[in-house]
Amino acid sequence: MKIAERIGAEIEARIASGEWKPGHRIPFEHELVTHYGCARATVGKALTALVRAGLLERRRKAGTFVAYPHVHSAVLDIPDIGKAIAERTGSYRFALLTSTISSEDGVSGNFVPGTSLRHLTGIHHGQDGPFAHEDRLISLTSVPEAREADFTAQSPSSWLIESVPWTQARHRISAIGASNEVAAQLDIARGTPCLLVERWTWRTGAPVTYVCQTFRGDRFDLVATFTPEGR
Amino acid sequence: MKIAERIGAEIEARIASGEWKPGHRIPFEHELVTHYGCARATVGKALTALVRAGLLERRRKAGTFVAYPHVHSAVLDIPDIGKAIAERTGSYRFALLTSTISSEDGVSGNFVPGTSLRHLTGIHHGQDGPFAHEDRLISLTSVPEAREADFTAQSPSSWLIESVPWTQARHRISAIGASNEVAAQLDIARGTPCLLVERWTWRTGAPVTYVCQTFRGDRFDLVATFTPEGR
DNA sequence: GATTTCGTTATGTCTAGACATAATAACGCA
DNA sequence: TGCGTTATTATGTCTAGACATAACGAAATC
Repeated sequence: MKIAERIGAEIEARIASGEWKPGHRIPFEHELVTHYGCARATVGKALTALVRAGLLERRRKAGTFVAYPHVHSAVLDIPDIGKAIAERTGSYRFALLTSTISSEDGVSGNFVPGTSLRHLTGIHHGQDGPFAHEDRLISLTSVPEAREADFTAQSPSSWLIESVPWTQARHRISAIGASNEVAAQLDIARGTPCLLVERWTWRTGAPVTYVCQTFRGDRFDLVATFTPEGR
Repeated sequence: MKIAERIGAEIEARIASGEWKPGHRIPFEHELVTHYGCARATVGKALTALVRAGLLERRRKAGTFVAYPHVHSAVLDIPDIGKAIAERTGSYRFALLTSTISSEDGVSGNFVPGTSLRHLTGIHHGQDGPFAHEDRLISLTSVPEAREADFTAQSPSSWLIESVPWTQARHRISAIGASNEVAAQLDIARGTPCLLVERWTWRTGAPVTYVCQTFRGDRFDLVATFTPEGR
């Protein structure tokens, strides 16, 4: 992109500077076409990008308007923990605690009752010792290869990232006090504030995995950055 | 969109079903043009959307390939708290605790030292009592209107959302134990696990506001949903 | 006066083809 | 054989114009 990018950037600048306030009608497409001496499709491309980024709103017959600031929406990167830690501190290790094959008991409700599951627990170790506990369920219906996979060699997280494409995910982030079991593993006192990240992952509607990660509150936080221009 | 959407959906389905695995070269654009009997620009539009969504990767001369699953990235909605709570429980109130005009002391480092700031603290009340504490700084250099604004009538969050366009934001999410001051205001014991959301907001590079919200861990969590097809 | 109809207008989507660009493969020369 | 040049190929971006669609307003009708 070049012309389209320039048009978008100039419109964005006017909005950011406050010259065009929310609700303001920006020039019609045909006016921009005359101004920039390009084809309407090019103007349209620039405008479409800004609409997707939430900066503009288009109404037929009426024109294109500066959108009212919308509710916060940020892109949250939930990285491959191991990779992120390894890159930053140079030291990372995943220690598998337990590995069993069970079936959905219908109580937790993360999967269809009766589904055969690989159940894994383990600890993420950084430079300064353990910093996160992980409790994971993998659906053997959706991912039969997980039955035989060796998770002592590779952490479940990175194995899944490499092996299984997923189409939908949902996260819940909350704060809890460390349970007895987790506290013992993370070498902290029971009740110490921890960040709890739960993640459900689906592939074409079928549940793939559910993971519940407990991070030491004093050693981990998530950073979300809002980047304009639709990523 | 209609034809482009259909093309995109069909490609996406093949990837999701596993028929086209990561690394697979999908048909060339001109082949898709023949297949669908449309213009190349239409095929290109569909592919561009899937590239942005992270499902495809295009390489010149080589073709278009199914992308390897990438690191987790989710869209996190950080809503207008008041609005969200009011919609769900029907009861919401913001109580202003303190309101002062100060200047950046250069210690916290959120703004340029010497910047004149409106400093606000307050409590978000839901149906079951207080659930969040808020500590906010607003740059009077960037937002001079904030000097006179009445935050007893409208919470700072919603006032800012309505009044000030922003172009960049950064969030940090972590878990902490409630401090003495916050614990007293939220009616919980000191050290109770809380979710801490910090947000820095800029407009064209200039800092607009910094806010630090402490949520009762047992009454609040954040949900992030990954939606394919780039929003 | 209220309602329906119809024309105008601005956006939404698409076509068909042009030229640019980057990466690879094939070629020719030392 | 090794290396630089050229040709090919698929994507990247753009043009110019066509037709569809939605929304508004004015005119015609009940």
